[in-house]
Amino acid sequence: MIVESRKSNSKTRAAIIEAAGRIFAEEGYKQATVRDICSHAGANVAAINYHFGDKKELYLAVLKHYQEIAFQTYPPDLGMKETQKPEEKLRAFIRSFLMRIMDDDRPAWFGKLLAREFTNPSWAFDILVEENIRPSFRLLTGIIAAILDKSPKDRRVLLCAMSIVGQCLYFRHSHPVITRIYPGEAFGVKHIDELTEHITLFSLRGLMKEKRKLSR
Amino acid sequence: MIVESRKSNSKTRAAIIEAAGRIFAEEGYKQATVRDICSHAGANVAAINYHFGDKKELYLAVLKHYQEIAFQTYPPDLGMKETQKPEEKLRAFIRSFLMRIMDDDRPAWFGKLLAREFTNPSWAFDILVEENIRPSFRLLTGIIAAILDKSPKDRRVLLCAMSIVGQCLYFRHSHPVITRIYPGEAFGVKHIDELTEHITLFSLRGLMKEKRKLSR
Amino acid sequence: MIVESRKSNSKTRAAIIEAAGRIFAEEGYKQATVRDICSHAGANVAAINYHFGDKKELYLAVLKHYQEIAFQTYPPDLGMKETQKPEEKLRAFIRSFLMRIMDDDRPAWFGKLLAREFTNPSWAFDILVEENIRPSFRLLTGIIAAILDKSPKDRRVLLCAMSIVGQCLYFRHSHPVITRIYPGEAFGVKHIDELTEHITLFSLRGLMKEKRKLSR
Amino acid sequence: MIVESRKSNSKTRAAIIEAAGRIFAEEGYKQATVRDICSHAGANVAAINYHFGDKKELYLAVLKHYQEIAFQTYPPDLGMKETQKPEEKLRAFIRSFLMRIMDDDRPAWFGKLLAREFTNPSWAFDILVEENIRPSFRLLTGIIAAILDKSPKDRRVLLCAMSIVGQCLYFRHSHPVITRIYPGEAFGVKHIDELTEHITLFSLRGLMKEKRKLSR
DNA sequence: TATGAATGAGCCTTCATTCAT
DNA sequence: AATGAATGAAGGCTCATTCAT
Repeated sequence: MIVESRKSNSKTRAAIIEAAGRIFAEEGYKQATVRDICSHAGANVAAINYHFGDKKELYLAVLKHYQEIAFQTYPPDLGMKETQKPEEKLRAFIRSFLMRIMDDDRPAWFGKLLAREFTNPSWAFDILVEENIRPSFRLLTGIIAAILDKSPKDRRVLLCAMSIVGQCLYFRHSHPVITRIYPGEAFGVKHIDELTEHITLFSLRGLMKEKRKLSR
Repeated sequence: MIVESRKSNSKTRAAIIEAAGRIFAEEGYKQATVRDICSHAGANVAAINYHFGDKKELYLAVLKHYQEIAFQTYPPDLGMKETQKPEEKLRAFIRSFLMRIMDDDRPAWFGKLLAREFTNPSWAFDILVEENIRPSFRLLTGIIAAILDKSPKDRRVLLCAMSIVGQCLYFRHSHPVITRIYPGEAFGVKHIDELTEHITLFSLRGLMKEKRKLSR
Repeated sequence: MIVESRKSNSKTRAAIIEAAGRIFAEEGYKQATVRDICSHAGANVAAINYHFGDKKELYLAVLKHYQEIAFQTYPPDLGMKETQKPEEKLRAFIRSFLMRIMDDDRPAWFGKLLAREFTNPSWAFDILVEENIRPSFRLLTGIIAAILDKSPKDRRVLLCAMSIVGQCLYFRHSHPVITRIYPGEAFGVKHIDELTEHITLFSLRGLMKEKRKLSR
Repeated sequence: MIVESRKSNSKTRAAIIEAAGRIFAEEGYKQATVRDICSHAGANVAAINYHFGDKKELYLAVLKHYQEIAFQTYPPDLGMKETQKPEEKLRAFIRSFLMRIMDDDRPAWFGKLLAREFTNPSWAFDILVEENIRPSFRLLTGIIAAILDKSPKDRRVLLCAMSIVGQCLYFRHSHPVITRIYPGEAFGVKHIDELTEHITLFSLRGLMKEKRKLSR
């Protein structure tokens, strides 16, 4: 039963990828059911077997599909130029990262999915690490190392990188908390500019030379 | 069937709460199975129905149980004194928060559980918000407001509070990522001192007065 | 989920073993469906999971159950005495073997099942070989070796043993053929005496010393 | 949909017949899947529907196809001459029968299939009986009747015929048993001479006149 | 003549729950 | 206070078949 990456131009196949993306992102791999996916896609359950082999392969296909789209739309180095100062590069990185993980109206459920895997990894996490997270992380630590004037392998560089990623991810996940504590307010795509500025400034200050005396 | 909050001092009941805490924390509400919980607790499946009514009620019982314990062990204002400067209060808050969410062993699975609900809320999230998150958040925004010399309702205060919480949570969740990108390294309970220092300094700098010119 | 050889005295469990025996014997392992088995046993599908774990374990349980019964009822050396001449032992062996594989009214579907595995082995065949077939075969080759005055490992002993087993099995399997070619006639339990005599005589003659000139 | 016995000279059709023969023989009718057959034949699943109507018709087609081939290659009376003594005819019959059921390679999967249907008949068994088994059986009983000097309808003739067929079939099916009890040894096509001699001698002795006193 | 796509029925298994004791 | 037994619903997967091209 050879299924492989049968990229047939079938409407059903496309509908399944679309529905699967949304549902996997919302429910997680295990929680999502193929029945649900198919019914949302207006397809028969067996269609998944036909087009993808099984649920696992479907998830992989979804991952690959949206990974491509997301990276084409928002490459990690979006808006960066070699000649820029590292501070500007950091701002560009943060904006691009936020866009990648917050964009969820378009066919880019990938953000949700990525964010979910970050804190709740499934068996597919390794793939994401290799093809998505690691390169992104390397880019970030490079920028930070330049700002701090240290080696990218320095422990403080790692800590700061995580502080930055943590902020971005949390604004993505914050929705349930915010809506409960500050009803009405919430952070979404339309706040990306504001969030970029906030995280960038907050972090640039956080990245100041250690010796510098704190004054306020 | 009279079930209610029958706080009978039954060994089985206690064993179930114990096992349920661990397993809910590790697997999440839906993923965890009552069979698994009972077998780890050395109890019969029907015991859950007998003692708690159903899975939902069990989860609630677990939440309540560990919430109490966790707050007694690590109150949000652990180590804070009224007379302290806000900077010191922030350090205390961060340390206490980290301890609450990173403490793995102990009867304090609550941290894992809390962290999980933060980024992946279940139907029980509202309860946690009311009884746990909201007070904690209020404490934090108070401290930040003092540092920034602004109203606790100011938008920048909210943004900064989230930046801080986001960092803490991410160090808690980072395990899967770190072990893949920097094999061998990882952040756990024994790094709480280091992480507290890092997050506190990073954030205090981030909280500097806006006008202040960035220099490095 | 510890199931093991939970020999609980449940009516449902017994009914399932009973039904499973009959249906496995008739349809074979794969062909038989747990739904069918359960419905014949008046039980819910999930009962199989509860009592046996899964279909595989159920089959194993059935095998073990009937193996015991069949061997207690018709031990391979049924009616044999040490003092008997090998010819008489052979007759006893053949009768016992026929009884074991032809008896199918009683709760001894094991015959059908055994015969099926003989010509159409499933994954469980190895178990049957070890616990059932090998000892039986050894007994037979011993008797033949005595008659032929050869080593039990002699090739002719093996060939003759298979000639005898083949005859017995075929009378067991012949039903579909016989009823079609000689409608009305067929071989069943009530012909065991006749078949024993026929096979015994036919084989004893077949076992005559090689040199002996054939005359008719 | 006009399907019938459309003996179109299509490569696909031939490939399917070829693959189907092999797979039906190995797995049995129900166990074999049309998908497997088609993939081995390098054809689309729908091809079976197109060329044969459905799985059932395909099986029938396979049966007919190989029945012809097998009978042309190994007719039941292969090597028999009218003038031969019945003993010689028996030897010829046995050899031909063994060849028919043991020939593995070649486009002669029919043997396996036939042997399988013998002990595990499917709905198609009646067809085989009429066109294959009955004539063969009649030939055999004729020979035996001549040897025993009885009517072909005599009960002893029937019993002896079955004893002979049973031996042949069992050597065909013995593989799983033999390889487990005498690892390394097994009976295959290359042992046909040996088996023919053994079965013929064993049976000729078995067929000796009843009155004859057994001596060894 | 051939095939990619799609489907409904059915299979084994898992799960939370309930019942009787 | 506890448990062995039982159950209905649902989940992932496979299969023969059919449809449209």
